[in-house]
Amino acid sequence: MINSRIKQASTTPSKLKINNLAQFRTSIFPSQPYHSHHRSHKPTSKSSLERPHKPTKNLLRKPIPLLANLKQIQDPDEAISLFHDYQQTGFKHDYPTYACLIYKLAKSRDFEAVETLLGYLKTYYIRCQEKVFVGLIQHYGKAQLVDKAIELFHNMASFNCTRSVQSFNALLNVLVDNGRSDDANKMLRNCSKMGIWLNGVSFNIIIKMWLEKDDWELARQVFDEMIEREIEPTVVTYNCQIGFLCKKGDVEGAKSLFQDMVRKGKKPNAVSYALLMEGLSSLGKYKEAKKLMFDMEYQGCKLKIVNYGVLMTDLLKRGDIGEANSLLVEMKKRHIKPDVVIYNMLINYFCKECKTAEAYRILVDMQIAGCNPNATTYRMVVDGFCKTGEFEEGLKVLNAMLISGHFPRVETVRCMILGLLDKEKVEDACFVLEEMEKRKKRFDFESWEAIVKDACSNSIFVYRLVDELVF
DNA sequence: ATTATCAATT
Repeated sequence: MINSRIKQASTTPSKLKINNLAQFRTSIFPSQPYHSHHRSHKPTSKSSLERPHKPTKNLLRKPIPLLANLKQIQDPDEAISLFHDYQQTGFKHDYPTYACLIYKLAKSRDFEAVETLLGYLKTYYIRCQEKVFVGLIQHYGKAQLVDKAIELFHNMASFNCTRSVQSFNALLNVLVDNGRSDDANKMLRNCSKMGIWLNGVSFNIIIKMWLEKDDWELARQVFDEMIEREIEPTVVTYNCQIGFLCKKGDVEGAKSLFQDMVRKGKKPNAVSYALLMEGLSSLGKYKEAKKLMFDMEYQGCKLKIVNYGVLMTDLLKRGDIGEANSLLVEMKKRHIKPDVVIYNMLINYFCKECKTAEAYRILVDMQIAGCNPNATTYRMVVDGFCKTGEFEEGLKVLNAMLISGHFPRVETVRCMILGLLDKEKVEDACFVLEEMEKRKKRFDFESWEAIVKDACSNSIFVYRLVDELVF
């Protein structure tokens, strides 16, 4: 009985690209078991399953469909297997195909596969645009693989690609964002040796570096040097400094810098206003912040959701849910659609307050409004349910999360399994375990220890565990 | 044809 249920779950395709709301609804409503809907979607969905897995002669003559296909595929493993299928028939991939696949793999942080592809580029003498390297350096940086980023930057020449200030800036930014300012400074000292001329963006990154080190004086010196070298400061240059002063509580200083910018003929953007608004609300001046938002429109600056986001953050931080609701109403009146971030703020608030029903309602509402939840959204709701001990409800959301291609954190899964076992929902616990195994999301030793310890009181689960461990 | 600034999380 248990096995058949698990079998059914494990044979369902893990990554179907189907309408989010539809899948969410079928998976969430208790009238239907959470994994019974896959099959019914199979024939209708325009999913990756309909793609030919074996190359046909027809496809070989037309290289465009491969790229189009590749762009549609979400699962990087699938994308790489399609790539190989073509290659095996003697098809020679070109630069756009490589670029597309490299971006896809880097985004899913499969850097091993990225390196394999880079190797192909070298062996087949395919010239690559600098853009690809810039993208890769950034992805390495986000994954905190700073040394990988440095290595790639130094190896660019071996790919027959000349380095420009673009890739230089990309690496410089990675170094600064990862607290490697010594390396950043070393790079700056060597820039002329590399034939790199610093541009405005380079200076913006350097200013950010000093501000992150809390050194206002040095940041100002760089700003002065910028003007000396006749490199025009941009809105971003000013925004960096405005943001710094606001975070220090010096909104007056920020305001005068803002005026300075206007005097120099630089038009403030929505971010400039958002920063000032944030500064004001952190000083408890919500009304002034809101007034500034209207001033901004009067000055002809286009309002962005960030500006509402700043106000919403402040209201929810103070727990003023009534005012938060009227802000939502106001947005609706003005036909400004809340985005994922706004919904996430609300969900975060309700989860922190242990009001899971409300959080869940937002999760449903946002999808009805046509806004797709992201990994953060799902994580917060699932964690919220775990916190309140509503593991069955959490499981339904977890399932919806997995179907839409997002992953929970290991701690969440661990908490979920323990909670389900505690409620003697062995089948459900097995289901979660199985799903994680399928996605190669393995537990660390500590989590296993906790689960095994708990499972010892549960003989059926022990069998499954042994099965999993031997595997 | 875009690298830098931006409200939610980790």
